[in-house]
This record gives sequence, C-alpha cells and structure tokens, in this order.
Amino acid sequence: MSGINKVILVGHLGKDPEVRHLEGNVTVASFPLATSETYNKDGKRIEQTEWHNIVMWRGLADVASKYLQKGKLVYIEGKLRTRSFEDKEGHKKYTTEVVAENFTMLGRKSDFENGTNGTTAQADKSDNPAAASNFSLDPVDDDLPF
Amino acid sequence: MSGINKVILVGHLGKDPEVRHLEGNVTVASFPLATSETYNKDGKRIEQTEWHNIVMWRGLADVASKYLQKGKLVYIEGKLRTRSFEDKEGHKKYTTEVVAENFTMLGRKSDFENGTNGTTAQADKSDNPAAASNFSLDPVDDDLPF
Amino acid sequence: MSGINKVILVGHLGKDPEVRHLEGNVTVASFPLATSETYNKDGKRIEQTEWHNIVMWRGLADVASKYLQKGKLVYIEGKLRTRSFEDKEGHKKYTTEVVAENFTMLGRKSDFENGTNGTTAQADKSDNPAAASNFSLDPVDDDLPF
Amino acid sequence: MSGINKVILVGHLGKDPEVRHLEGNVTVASFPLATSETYNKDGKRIEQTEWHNIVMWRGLADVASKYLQKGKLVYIEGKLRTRSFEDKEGHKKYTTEVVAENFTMLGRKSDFENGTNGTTAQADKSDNPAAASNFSLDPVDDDLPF
DNA sequence: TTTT
DNA sequence: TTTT
Repeated sequence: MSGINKVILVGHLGKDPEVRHLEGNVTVASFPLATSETYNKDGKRIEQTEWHNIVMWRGLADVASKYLQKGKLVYIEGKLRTRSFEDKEGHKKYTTEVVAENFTMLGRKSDFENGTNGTTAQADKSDNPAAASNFSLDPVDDDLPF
Repeated sequence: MSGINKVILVGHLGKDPEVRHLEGNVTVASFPLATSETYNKDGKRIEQTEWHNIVMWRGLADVASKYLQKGKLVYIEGKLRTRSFEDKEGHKKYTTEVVAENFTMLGRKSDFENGTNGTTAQADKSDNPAAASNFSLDPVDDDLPF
Repeated sequence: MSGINKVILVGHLGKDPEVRHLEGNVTVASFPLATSETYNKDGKRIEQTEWHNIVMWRGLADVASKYLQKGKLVYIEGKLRTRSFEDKEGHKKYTTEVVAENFTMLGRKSDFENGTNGTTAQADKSDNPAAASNFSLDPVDDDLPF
Repeated sequence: MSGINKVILVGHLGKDPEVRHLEGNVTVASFPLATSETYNKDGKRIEQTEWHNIVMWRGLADVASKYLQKGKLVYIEGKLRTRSFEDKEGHKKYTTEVVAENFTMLGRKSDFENGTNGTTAQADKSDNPAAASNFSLDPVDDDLPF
C-alpha cells in the first residue's frame, strides 16, 4: 500500500547549489540546508543546528540554480531517500537526502533578486515580476489558482 | 511575497463525492471529510469530530470520483480557500474549503477496489493495476521515482 | 478512529493580535494571517492572497501577544476548527479558524525583538536571549534537544 | 534564527519497537518504518519502499512499546536528526533518524488492541478506553479540545 | 524488515 | 455526514 513520506523544512542554504548535468539532459542541484533550533539547558540558551542534504532534479534544479544562493532562507517540501554508496576506501556508506518537490523563497524581497551576474534589481524584476518565489514541478495549472 | 498554505488531513469521507462538470470540460468533485480526535474530560473519553469541505478539480476530481467513496479512509494534502456566496435569502456567507492537491488512500486493500457496481476484485485490478492508491496532479515524472 | 487535522502556514500578520482574557484566567489571542500565492494568467503575474483566522490559547496566546505584530512573517502549525455563531441579525453563520499549536518567527533577527513599548534591542535580547523564535505548548523537555 | 525541521510519515512498522532503558530512567524506542510509493516504468507498476529509522523518547517510547507492533500502520510526525558513530572497525559513519514527536495509529480498530500477550480485547479496552490512537508528548490540555 |  |  502507498504511504506518505514528506519533509517540510525552513532553513538557510549553507552553500550555493552545486549543479550537475547528467546524461539525457537531466539537471541535478544539491546543497546543504541548516535548520536551527534553540532550547534551554541549565538556564543557558543553546542553539542546535541540523544539516540536511537537499537534492533537486530537472526543472526544479534549473530554477534552484537560478534563485537559490548561500545564506538564503527557503521553505522546502520533499521526501526522504536513503541511498548507499562506497567511499574512497571501498567502505559501504549510507546517506539520507531530502529530494525536494517544491520550494518557496522566504525573507526580504531583495533576496528574490538574482544578483549573481550583476543584473540590476530592476532588470531582475522585469524579468521576474513581483518576486516570484514559489517554485515547484507541479503541472502548470496556471490559469486558475486552484 | 509568497507564503505557505498547506493542509494535511487523514479522515473518512462522510459521503460519496459529488461530481459536477463545468463548462470547458472541467470536473469538480466535493465531499465532506471527518477527522476525529479523542480527549479526556473528567475522566471520560470524548470524541470530537471536525468536518472539512474537500474540493478536487480536473484530473484529481476524475480519479476521486472513481476511487473515493463514503466511509473510505484517505490522506489529503491541499490548501485552504475561503470564498463568499449568497444564500437563498440573499445573505452573504463565507465558507472555507480544502482544495486538495493530492490524496492517498489508506486502509485495507479491499478499500482500494471500486465495488460500487459489483465488479470483482480481479476486474478492478486489471482496470486499476496494483491498487494504485496515491493520486496527485503532479507531472508524470513516472519513469524515475525522484 | 483518530485522524489527522493539520495546517501549516507561512504568512504575514494582517493586524496586531487581539488579546482577550476569559474567565478562569484563560488568554485567547486572534489575528488574521495572509498567505500569498502568485500565478500566471494570460502572461500576467497575479498575486492572490488568502486570509486565515488564527486563534491561540493560553500560554501560546501570551507569548503571541508579546512577540507577534502586524506585518511579521511567521510559520504557524495548527488545526482547523469550524464553529457556528449568530450574527447581529440572528442569522446562523459558520467560521473556520486555524487553532495554532505552535509558531516560529521567520525573517530578520530584528523582527524577533519586541519593540512595542520602547525597550531597546539590547534589553530585549537579555530578556529574550538569542532571538528565541520558536514557541509552542510542548512540554518543556528543555534539557535535551530531542 | 530558528527554522522548521518537520517530517510526516505514514507507513508500516518493519519490526516491533526495540526498547532500551537509559540511565536516569529514560526510555528509548526505535524501529524501522516503511513508506511505499508506486509508479509506472515502461507500463509496469513498480513499488519502491523507503525505510526510515524512527526513534521515540521517554513517555512517547513507553506508549509506543505498548501499542506499536510489526506490521501496524501509523502516522508519525517528527524531525530529522543526523548523528555520527563509529562502526566496529572504527570507521566514522552517519545515520539519519526521524525523532518522533507524536504518532497516530491508523487502520482497523483491532490494530489498536494490544494482543501480544493474549489479553482480551475487552481487557485492553478497559485498560485503554476507546481505542485511543493518538499519542503525543503534548501537555495534557485534556479538558478542552483546543 | 512492512504493507498492498 | 465518517470512523472507532
């Protein structure tokens, strides 16, 4: 039977997305995302940071490589996937990743502007009106908002 | 700026979906969904049921009308939408609905079989291979599970 | 059987929380929250805003009245509850609210500082170390972050 | 700043929970949970199962050890935590776990009855009135359902 | 290692 | 109006 495997994260990118192009014209983007939590221990405020390996495929990877950068605050929805691999010494290891299904940029509007290549905010805005900040691979049911 | 508007429900259908066909060949299905919660009051076990108005559009409505029936247990993901209308006496009223984005059938396998018209489990299975129980309007990135 | 009734929102407060004190020393805070969504219609970027009625009870209301203000960006988790009431003309009406179970402030750190009564950022920080921004009614399993 | 780190799973236990008692009278329960997903590949129905390491602490572990068993269908909410350890050969490894914050049993009512040691349904029910199936570590705001 |  |  089918189950549910859903992850919801809000955090900051630890690095710019690393983009790879696989055969068949498939794009993959990956980056670490930090989610922080604060709690009290012996009256002191402790911050604990959890790091997540985020992976985005195809169209989502393309848009991620365009908009997401180190330090940005982002909401990510996805699913868990654990895969095994061999490290350099031939030891079998496991890694758990969050395969993103959609993301939304949070934070100041200026964060939605792509400044990596020196385009001005204005140019970006005309190219990307109104701080478009929600991205997904959903079908383009674009005409009606439901 | 874009935000997040997400609802996650697991509950039972209170009625069979009501299906309407709008102009432009658009299908809409709607039904009430009950989510129950139990808590203790004065040592007695109380069950409180919340009713949700679920709305499904287009392809999701089509598949809902095929598989969902009164009493079935279902996981639904969607978003909130409040709209106004006038009742028969002309009074403005508001209703809040959950516009579903995908759903997954839970429960026994026999629940995934469409038994309304006496078709056998086998016939259902050939029509509906492997008790497919997760439905969404996501793009059919069907070849690879990520 | 028990079900799941969960709402996850990220949006901005439309107003300051309105706080009431009920008998039995129970605090209730309520405010509207806007979640915006952008989509394309005929090549134009449309923003559609959904308004949610948020309700917080007891300790969560107390902390909300202290930290949440009009315009702030907040993550809210809660559940749906529809209740009926009579309006002034005696007509029965329904309203659906999101009863919050916890919230987390998002956005710039300066947003976490309570500036309503002129306390300085520094004073706020000592009172509220490290921009504590996650609030819930969970038990204070504070010593260990799991 | 605080972030969000949330996991939502619906799946079946692969084994009975393994319960350990740590110093300080702390209980820990852990078990594997399977979430299955089906998709089409070349016209064939493929099922892919993802395994999650679930960990429950303290009171939640106690109730888990009482109600959860191999094969049961359960809704789990929690957060991701990756920790490192050394395997027998002294190699550093990482494992990602879902630290559960609450769970709800889904499925037939008979599944809520603890039949491992031959107690009757009736005895179970008196001990566990009304098939209580939602468990969490939330404060016992038991008198009012909000 | 679950379930269908 | 569901389910337990």
